[in-house]
Amino acid sequence: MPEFDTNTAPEREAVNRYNPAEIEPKWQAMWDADPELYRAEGHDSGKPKFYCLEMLPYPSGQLHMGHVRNYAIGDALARFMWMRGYNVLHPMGWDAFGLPAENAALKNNTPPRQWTLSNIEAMRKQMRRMGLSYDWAGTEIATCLPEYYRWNQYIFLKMVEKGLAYRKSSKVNWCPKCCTVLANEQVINGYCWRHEDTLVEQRELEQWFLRITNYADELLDGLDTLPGWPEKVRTMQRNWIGRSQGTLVDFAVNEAGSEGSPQTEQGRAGAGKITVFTTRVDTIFGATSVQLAPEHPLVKQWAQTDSGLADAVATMIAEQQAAREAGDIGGIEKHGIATSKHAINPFTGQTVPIWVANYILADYGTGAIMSVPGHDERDFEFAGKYGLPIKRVVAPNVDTDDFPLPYTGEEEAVLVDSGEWTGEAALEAQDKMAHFAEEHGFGKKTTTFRLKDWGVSRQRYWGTPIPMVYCQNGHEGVAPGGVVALPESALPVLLPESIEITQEGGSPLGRVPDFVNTTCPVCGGPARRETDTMDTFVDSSWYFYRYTDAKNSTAPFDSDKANYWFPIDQYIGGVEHAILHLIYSRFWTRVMRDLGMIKNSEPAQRLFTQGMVIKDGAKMSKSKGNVVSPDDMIARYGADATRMYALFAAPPDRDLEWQEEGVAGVSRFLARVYRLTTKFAHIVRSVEEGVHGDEIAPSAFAGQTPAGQALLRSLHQTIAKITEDFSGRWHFNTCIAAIMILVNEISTAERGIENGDVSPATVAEVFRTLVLLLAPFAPFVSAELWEQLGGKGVLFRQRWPAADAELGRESELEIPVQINGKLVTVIKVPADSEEEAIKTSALGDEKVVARLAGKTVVKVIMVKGKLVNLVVR
RNA sequence: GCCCGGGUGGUGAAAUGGCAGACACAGCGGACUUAAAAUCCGCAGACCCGAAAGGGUCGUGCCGGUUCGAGUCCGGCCCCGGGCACCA
Repeated sequence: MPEFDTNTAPEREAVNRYNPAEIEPKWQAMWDADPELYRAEGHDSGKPKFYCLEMLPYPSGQLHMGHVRNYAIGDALARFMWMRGYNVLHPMGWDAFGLPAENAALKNNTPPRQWTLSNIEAMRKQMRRMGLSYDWAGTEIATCLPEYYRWNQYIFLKMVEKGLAYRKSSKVNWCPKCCTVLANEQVINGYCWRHEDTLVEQRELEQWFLRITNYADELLDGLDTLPGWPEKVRTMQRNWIGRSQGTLVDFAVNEAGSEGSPQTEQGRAGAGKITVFTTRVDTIFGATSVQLAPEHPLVKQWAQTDSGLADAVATMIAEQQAAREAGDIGGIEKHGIATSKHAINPFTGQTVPIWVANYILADYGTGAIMSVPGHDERDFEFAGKYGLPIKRVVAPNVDTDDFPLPYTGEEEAVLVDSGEWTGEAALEAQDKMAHFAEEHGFGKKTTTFRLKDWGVSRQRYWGTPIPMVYCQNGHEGVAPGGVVALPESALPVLLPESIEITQEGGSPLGRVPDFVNTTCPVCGGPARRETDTMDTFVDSSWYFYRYTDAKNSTAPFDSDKANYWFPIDQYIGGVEHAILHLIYSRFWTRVMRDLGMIKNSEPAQRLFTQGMVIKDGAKMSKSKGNVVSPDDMIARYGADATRMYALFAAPPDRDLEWQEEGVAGVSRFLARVYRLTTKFAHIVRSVEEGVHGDEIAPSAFAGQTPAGQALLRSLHQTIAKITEDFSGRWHFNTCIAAIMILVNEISTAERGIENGDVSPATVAEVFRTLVLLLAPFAPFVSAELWEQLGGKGVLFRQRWPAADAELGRESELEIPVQINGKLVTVIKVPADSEEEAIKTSALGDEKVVARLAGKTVVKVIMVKGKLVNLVVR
């Protein structure tokens, strides 16, 4: 095709070559110079609002491909919503406190603040290089700056006031590598979430806790109001909260009593009681022992006078510790220690033995259970091992004795051998028996949760100081050394800058006398500051509210602004935060609601969790040596191609295998777009644009040449496809495929356009629209082409093109013809054909005729515009 | 063990119950070039028949079902990834 030669002539080539290394810095400089470009408007903008949020990164100093993917998704959406006429808030900030800064300080002797701020600098530069549409000037925050963390302290004080923050001594998770306490959520299978090879130890320490359990019910029920969240995340949170309704029942401890002999009142008055938690109080007539966790307080008490028991329990705990170290706590065999004590079942009056068992969890329920081997698999296994009696009390019906053990009961199950409840339906009996226990003072209904209060104290330096002091001499109402909250006027409690980071244990702040020594705000006497800092998850629990009013110096944010923007319309991030960050945020939002700061209960209406970026089948990691650097990709192919590949290679919720050849392919595609668009830009420029800011006026279909008609048809099909995918299922890969198909069509029509076979108006419509469609995915080259086409105004403020169904309609349809569901041929019919005509045409097709020889057509299935199926005998 | 995902060409993937493999990557053939790169055009699920044009059979993890018609819906399995894991 010699006509194409013009493109390879040297002078043409120079004009038409796609060079992202030139285009991208040019546009970046223009965008960086305009802080208003992506500035969200106020609540009086008259447009519907759209809050598009991506999870804020930790400033490690380097963007990784997971970030690139996350931000490419968010940016495409934000740009699309802008073009759809929304008032978009698209903020960015830094989750800037945390241990890596201290580690870096140890290693390089750089102060954590300096290290963090220079990392932020570097990453902000990378993000700007990617062309992300953040409102930097209006929203950027860094959680390590006092302008931000003072509001952590402020809200913490409000929580102290409300009794939502409190101090208690308890067993806590301690990571010997981090030298700090971890929240339950930060312990993974007994290991530290940051150190996969480091076992978490248990230590008894005084700590600050946030009463997240106050909101346990609400956090659970609220999940039902979030249909825009992935089911997976909701399930994970449900399991984490772990609500279960059951009954507490007191078993009196009978020191002297012997097994099996009915005793009642005197027994109950004996040596204390054991409260057990059960969800199946209806099976209590089948309880044949009581089991205690090895850490149960009564066990400790008894062990003081029973060295045999003490030794056995110590061995049991050591074994569990060892199993945990081997990462095999689940595989440990059930075993128990018989004590000499007995307990009295308050329903039957019977005495049952008390055991200590390794499968009883100390920190769930009451750390004690009634063991019902007839109706619980674990108890069954245990009873089998030690020859404890197995008694069944729930059956499919009263007369049967033919069912497997343990029999866990069905809805229609009835009680047998259960005293006055015999014959009752099991489910109803649960309720009645709980009431009975309550009336008689030995039990009550209760709800327990797996969720524990959130321990927020960290024995680290690089975090928010907890704004509390300990008054050394004490004063009225406060004992010497007692805790005193600072007044709001004392905020912020600044983190001291000059500090030597060492590897010693304990809180680093404790080694800074200027920080520690202070005065009591109430009595003026000497006081010591709290030297622990807050968990960094506090910072990220409410940062998205701060974005709505990031510069406010008198309050965390203005309530009106927050109420206008919230809830977040779309939150996008990795599924690894499904429990930690996303449950803390939901808790914190409710706390702020109850403090009157905001109205809504849920921070995010819709949540999207993107898949991982993998390479050679595995998650990218330094240790595997399969990391692909975004900088490299951008340097080689440009930001547009890198971003667009991240969206093109897989749907966003699936894992994405990074293949550099694919990035090169996208880059080639952009080069084709660039070549074609610039080649015909002079035609486009010669056609007056539609009214600025309005949709491009579609060219009329009539009077077009076939080439023009084909282009218009393809164009409007593409608009429809992309608009639909953006609003619905977010399959950006098929959006981009649709643009590629359109560009292939334009390529096919290239000669026709050159020869004037396509009207200038149509050429203009096609190229202007192509650039608009490309804008959310490849903003740099789109902006460049928009300019070269003579487009007026900022590309990202143009109206998103509207699909014209009429123009997109095919004139001729290809209808597959099947016989008994098997494809025989494809016929072409005019798009406006009547069903009867299509049928006639199908039956007349020569292949069909050949196949029908000697057969009878029983039925003809016609699917409008789709297919014909002949049912034949 | 339980709860989510997923299993389709050499690869990433596409397909409201209606032509399986769009769009790409890698590959192969061709044009251009002294040559290479780049670019452009074309081929491409497997197997069988045919010199070719073309034709046929099979094919979406396995087995069964519903349906005129199943990658898609239903039942029962298998495998891979992720989460939870003695929660009484």
